[in-house]
Amino acid sequence: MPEKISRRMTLQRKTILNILRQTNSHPSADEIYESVRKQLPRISLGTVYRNLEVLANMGIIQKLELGGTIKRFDWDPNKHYHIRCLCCGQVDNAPIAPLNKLEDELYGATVFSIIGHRLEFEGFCPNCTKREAQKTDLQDAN
Amino acid sequence: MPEKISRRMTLQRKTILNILRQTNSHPSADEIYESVRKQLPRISLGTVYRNLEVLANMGIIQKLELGGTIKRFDWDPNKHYHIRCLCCGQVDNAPIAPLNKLEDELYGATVFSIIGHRLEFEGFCPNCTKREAQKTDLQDAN
DNA sequence: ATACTATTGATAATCGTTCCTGTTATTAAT
DNA sequence: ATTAATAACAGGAACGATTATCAATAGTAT
Repeated sequence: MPEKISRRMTLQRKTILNILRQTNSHPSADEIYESVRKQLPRISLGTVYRNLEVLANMGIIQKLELGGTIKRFDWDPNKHYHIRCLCCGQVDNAPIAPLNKLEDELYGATVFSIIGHRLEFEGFCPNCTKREAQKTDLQDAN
Repeated sequence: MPEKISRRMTLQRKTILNILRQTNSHPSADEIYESVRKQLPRISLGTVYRNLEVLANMGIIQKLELGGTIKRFDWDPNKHYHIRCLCCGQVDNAPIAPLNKLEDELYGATVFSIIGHRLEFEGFCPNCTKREAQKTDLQDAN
């Protein structure tokens, strides 16, 4: 039986949620902390981490575990994929529908019981693409 | 111009590679360290990290950045997917061919230049599946 | 009012990994 | 052979992201 845990919508929790919902940039906990601090200067980093965790467990937001070392957060709790810039780490949504049939290919072929999958595209954001191109130009010039 | 960096196949490097090639369990740097230590008791953890990085850059092995916090290593440098146990973290190969056409769906639909993708399946290994089932049994009994 | 529980801010601790430093081993040049 | 230059080493400190601890506070329910 899924035990009911009461969750209070505290000012901190509300503020974090609002800030996250105002951005499409898939921020890290630290970036969110910096934003929230402008409204609640006394909030602590631990509170931000704790509440992002709580909100994610409530299914209101989504915690992203993409490549790289840091975790990012998404106001949109619905399943969708992302693109990550290999150069600067920026994350964007990937305009592609969820592949719901992927797991079927594995049934019977593995001893694992498959729950789902994580798919992430890697590439370069416009800025870094430009910068890479310039680097190549310089090299060509030599 | 891709500058040539000379790489010596030191005893440490060779031993790490051999150990990795003897396992199919996609070990972490720390697990490799513990194994290598049995043959080279004085090797340092930093050396293991350094050489795994070097071997990966040489294209001899593969560094895996899966979900979860730690990096794992694969003796097989060829592109393939993995399944990770959400319970114990164990990693296995996913018996499914690489999806080479996936990126095509994104051309024109995103401002990113796409390089590739990472796909990982999530589920439970046989052991953890069993354990989960027992837990459920206990709950049902109440 | 009182007791109880959830949450907070502050800070310490943890984890995986990378970086530094002085030393040693290997290769290249004299 | 000696010497110089480079690569790699062991050991340990430092790092960044995250989690845990804990006393104090605030909200809820008797």
